[in-house]
Amino acid sequence: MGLTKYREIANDIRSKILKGIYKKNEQLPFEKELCEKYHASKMTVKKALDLLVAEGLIVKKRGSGTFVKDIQTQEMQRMMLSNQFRGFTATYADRKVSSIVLDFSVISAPERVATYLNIQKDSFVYAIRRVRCVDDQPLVIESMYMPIHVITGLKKEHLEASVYKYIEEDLGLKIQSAHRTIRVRKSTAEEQRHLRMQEHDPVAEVEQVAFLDNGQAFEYSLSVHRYDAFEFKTVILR
Amino acid sequence: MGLTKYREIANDIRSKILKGIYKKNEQLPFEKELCEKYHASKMTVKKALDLLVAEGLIVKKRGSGTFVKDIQTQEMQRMMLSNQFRGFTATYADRKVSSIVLDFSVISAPERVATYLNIQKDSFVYAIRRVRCVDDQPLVIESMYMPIHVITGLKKEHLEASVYKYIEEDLGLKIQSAHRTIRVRKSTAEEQRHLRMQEHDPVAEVEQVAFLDNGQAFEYSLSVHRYDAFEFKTVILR
DNA sequence: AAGTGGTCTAGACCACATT
DNA sequence: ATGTGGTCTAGACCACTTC
Repeated sequence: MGLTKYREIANDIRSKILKGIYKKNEQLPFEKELCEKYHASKMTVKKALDLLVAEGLIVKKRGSGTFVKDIQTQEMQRMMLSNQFRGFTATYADRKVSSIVLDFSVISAPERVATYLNIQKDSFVYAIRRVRCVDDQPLVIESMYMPIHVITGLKKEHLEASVYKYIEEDLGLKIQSAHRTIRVRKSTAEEQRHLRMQEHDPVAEVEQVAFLDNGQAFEYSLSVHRYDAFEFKTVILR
Repeated sequence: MGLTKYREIANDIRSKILKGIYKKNEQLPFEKELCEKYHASKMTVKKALDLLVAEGLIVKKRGSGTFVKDIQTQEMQRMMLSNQFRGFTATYADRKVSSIVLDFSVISAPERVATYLNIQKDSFVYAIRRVRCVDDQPLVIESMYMPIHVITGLKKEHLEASVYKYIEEDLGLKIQSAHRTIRVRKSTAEEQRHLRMQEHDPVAEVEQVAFLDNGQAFEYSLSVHRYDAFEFKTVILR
């Protein structure tokens, strides 16, 4: 496999935790033992364990050892997901995901979009507006802008499936990170219609700027979530 | 100073970015040059730069170099804050922070609290309920539970200031991480009263379990935020 | 005192982009 | 072809807990 050694080690230990081979509150083998087991140096093993710390799965106690955190397995699974960059389709991989495309056009970048994407104000961008559904329930209205000179050749069929899949698999680009801001507000009448909500239902608004591994911002999006289907989990360090 | 070398290097480079000595979109010195400048090895410099990547300040391009991300300075400052663990008092360090203590008692841990804190169901915990204000505006209602055998000697005076300050400075404990879940919902009449909100105003609800560096969960809390004063920013990798 | 994880080094080799 | 950042090693020393 093409994975790095420390990722392979992390994956192996993670699956052992999730399978219950390493049980909650139980001590993991010492770093030294893991070094021998995986034929790796201390730095490499430490890097693997640090990934799991960032995911919230384990805790390290200097002078004492490394322990599996005592939270329910289900919690763990969700925790890991939210620290990683995942599109809507990947997040609901085990459910039926569909999209209603409200708008798909090419426009001059509005000021806010141009600013965040770091492109000229009159550059062209794809403007995409979709209602995203899980098991035919509308959960999110997503407005997305991508520069046409970065994400080339986008077609309507990609919108009905997964845009990220097209970017990574067809275009061969690598997504590196995203800056995300979460806000809360009241819903508009139009949102209530699209998401089948009541008049005074609130929404969660997620603003996102996503970057490729070459530093280029390739997406500015604003997603409006039904409040009762929205939950964001994260691990904060230090 | 007691900081590690890689943190010192990260701090130095971060301040140079924030001061504009390294400008946006500009290339940083190569890792090799930074090694010489700071008399450090490659791994140490890399670790420092990786901190800044996680903060969303810079981007590394393999085979090419390291560059300052092109976002406004103000954005940068906020970004850094939300990836770190900060209490309410520290978050609004430049404003007038006050608290109205609604409840301060010792109770048997309710089931949900005991579960998340990983203690016996009938253990005693402090139950704290505070309205937290900035510049005399009520922004958050915080319900907080802490095991009395972990956070010892808590007094009402600490609640009116900063509990985290007491934990870290007076008790000498080290906070390691927190698991945070953000949800959105409608407000109750009581919340509307405390936070001076209108009838149909929504709220952001933040559930948090915080851990010491020895892995002990020391806090379970549920914070209800005025929707118009709530914003959560984060950087998601990969 | 012994043993843990944390940091740091100097150097090796690899993957990737272009000066 | 050269030079970038990414990974990995083997070993050193330090900080902390108690195996």
